[in-house]
Amino acid sequence: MTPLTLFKLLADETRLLSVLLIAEQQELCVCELSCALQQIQPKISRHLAMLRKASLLLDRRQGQWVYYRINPALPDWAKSCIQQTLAQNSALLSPLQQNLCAMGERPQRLSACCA
Amino acid sequence: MTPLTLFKLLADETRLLSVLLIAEQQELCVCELSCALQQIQPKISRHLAMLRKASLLLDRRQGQWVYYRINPALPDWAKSCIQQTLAQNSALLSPLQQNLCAMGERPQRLSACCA
DNA sequence: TAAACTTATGCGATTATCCATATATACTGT
DNA sequence: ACAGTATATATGGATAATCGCATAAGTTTA
Repeated sequence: MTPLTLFKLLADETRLLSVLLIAEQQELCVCELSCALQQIQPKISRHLAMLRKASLLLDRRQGQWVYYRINPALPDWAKSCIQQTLAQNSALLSPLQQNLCAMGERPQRLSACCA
Repeated sequence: MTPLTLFKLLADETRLLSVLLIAEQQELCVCELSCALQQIQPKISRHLAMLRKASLLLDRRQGQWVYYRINPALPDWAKSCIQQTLAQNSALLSPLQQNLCAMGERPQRLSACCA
């Protein structure tokens, strides 16, 4: 993961918001992200695939759902960029969190509700 | 400065290397960057203009030269992204630093030589 | 003011990126 | 096996980003 690679990945609004929301929620599936960001599923899926292929995200299938999470093996500077951006731009995520809360029938594995 | 704006700015190799090298050297002029990155002057100038218009860089004219530096008023998360990336990717800059050292006739204001 | 130097910008062409639609693949329950 | 749901991908077209070149603009020195 080079700096240029990371910044190119974060230079798209869909990918950036997905990464930040996943970083904050630990793990999200495609349909949750689709609802939170109010974007159609193929668009979300394609961007997640880019993030996965670059090893920024890891995925895990559980039943019908595929959950994405931040790759804990990311270099420290990359994790730091994501965390610092998240910590000091929480206002960006609040509408997405509200969409998540308003989503009926979220897959059950989720115990923690949105903040 | 939104996160998306910052990451779009850093998502180009010329801009990224310029920002990192300026962050490390405090201040550099166009011709120094042009030499360090081995890119023609209009290309460097155009990218610096983008960074300046977004308030990521500040410029200062001294004689014929225009010196660019990181805007100290950047939000903390943005400064942190740049600093962390710089601190843990020094190998990216070494060839550029060598080019800088090999550059004859650098404008005089520079006291510190390249590391 | 003329020449040399540094920096900035206008322009057309190329390239990269992103999108929506349609469709394929994978899993679950009946 | 079939229907329903979730996810992934292929395709072609639209948009945006970047480039090199030419040239303009600003500064210094003669």
